[in-house]
Amino acid sequence: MTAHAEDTHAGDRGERPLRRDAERNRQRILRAAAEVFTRRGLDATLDDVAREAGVGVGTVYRRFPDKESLVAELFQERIDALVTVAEEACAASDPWQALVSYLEYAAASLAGDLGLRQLMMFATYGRDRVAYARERMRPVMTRLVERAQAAGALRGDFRATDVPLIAYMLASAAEYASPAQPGVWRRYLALIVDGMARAREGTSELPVPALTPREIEESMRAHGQRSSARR
Amino acid sequence: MTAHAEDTHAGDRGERPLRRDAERNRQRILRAAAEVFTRRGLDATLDDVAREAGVGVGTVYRRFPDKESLVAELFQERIDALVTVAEEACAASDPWQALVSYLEYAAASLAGDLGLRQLMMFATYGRDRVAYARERMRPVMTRLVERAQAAGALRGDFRATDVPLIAYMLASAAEYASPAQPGVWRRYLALIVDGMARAREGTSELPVPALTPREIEESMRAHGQRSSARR
DNA sequence: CAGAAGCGGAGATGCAACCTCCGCTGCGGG
DNA sequence: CCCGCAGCGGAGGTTGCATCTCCGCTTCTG
Repeated sequence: MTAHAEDTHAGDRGERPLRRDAERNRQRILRAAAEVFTRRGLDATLDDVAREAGVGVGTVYRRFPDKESLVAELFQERIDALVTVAEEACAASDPWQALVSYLEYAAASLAGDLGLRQLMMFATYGRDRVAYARERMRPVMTRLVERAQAAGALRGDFRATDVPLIAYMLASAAEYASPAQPGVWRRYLALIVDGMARAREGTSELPVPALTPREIEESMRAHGQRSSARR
Repeated sequence: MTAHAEDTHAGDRGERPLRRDAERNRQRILRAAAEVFTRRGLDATLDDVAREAGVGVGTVYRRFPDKESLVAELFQERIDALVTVAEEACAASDPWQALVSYLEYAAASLAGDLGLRQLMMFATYGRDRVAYARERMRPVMTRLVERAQAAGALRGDFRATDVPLIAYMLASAAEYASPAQPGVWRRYLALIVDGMARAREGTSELPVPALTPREIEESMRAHGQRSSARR
């Protein structure tokens, strides 16, 4: 979202600019791909993207040599955001709040974007870019955790690598519940945050109601459909 | 593992018993299927099962009309266990311990058995049996939770439906980390349990070390391989 | 030892994803 | 304004995988 409006993708190495209709289609494809990969994950087909964009598959393949390039171009920005937000959190005044906020940000990112989640957690596409992002993230995360511990708020046995795993768990819950109640992950974030404190008197209020049994069944059914299951 | 040794599957409606070699193969197939579906999930092929069992695919299909029957026969026992253990927990003396123990049991079951997890959480196979199990589970779970709350140990906003979701989250973490450290889920269980308490002074000790950055990368890579990713 | 039960595994069938190809469309520089 | 060429659509080639069938051969057992 922080992209410059005039990102016509010309000028990168003196290629001729695209014809106007072609450029318009290119933008449509990017928008459609964002939508589709975000919602349905990286397993979505380029045929799906083309349909969503209202163009033919051929058009997609003329513009992007393969799925990987499209994915890389799409997610670069969001991956960078995960790093820069962490860096900003490091500079915040309240170390405990900073850590909690970042955890919430990371979980929200992965929970709301199945594609990003697969990209960051499974090395299927764009290995190098993701590895680089992780590398930059590591010291920042460590500092974030250690500051919260030094402030006496965070339990001493918490580690920097717990952050991505917790975000992943929450995103899993989010994906599971998404057909019925996409926000429940916040409930479990609150629970975990209460577990991360060094000590506490009462409990924070869980911000979302639990799923009803009916909603669980709804989620089950929805996932059952999508998954493989012949006859 | 609690099965009777003499489960030759004859007598169910007066069918003739199988020839001795056939019965032996049938057992081999069941053993192999348990192994394969537990480790690799329900997406494993019946060809995989046949190979593991050391028989031809044809043999598998002669004995079990389709994948679903085989899966149903295999997992019935384990599904029932999830219910009966919950019932037993309801009778335990310490309500808080009972709830925590059950959570641990459920998480361990799902974490160690990808097939069971898919069966219980996604309605791909054996819908009816699973629905029935859930139905029986519901009141038991509610009672388990309410007892722990009445004892003053469990926070008041915890709900019965949180149990399966927490188990699912932990199982997700377990699956993710399985290539490097299959036991980390216990770390997050401890964290969550600390979050479930109505209040606490210190922290329980996290029972497993966090993943190292190296181990996270290892997990990433391993999952990337398995997943779809042409060229 | 004969006839029935059982076996193996090649391959029919069906499906889905990736990507190519080519005849048509419509943009835009002269 | 008009025509050459960039661009378009989407049917279909190719590949790969999973389910299940079929039939000539083997192995039990009465």
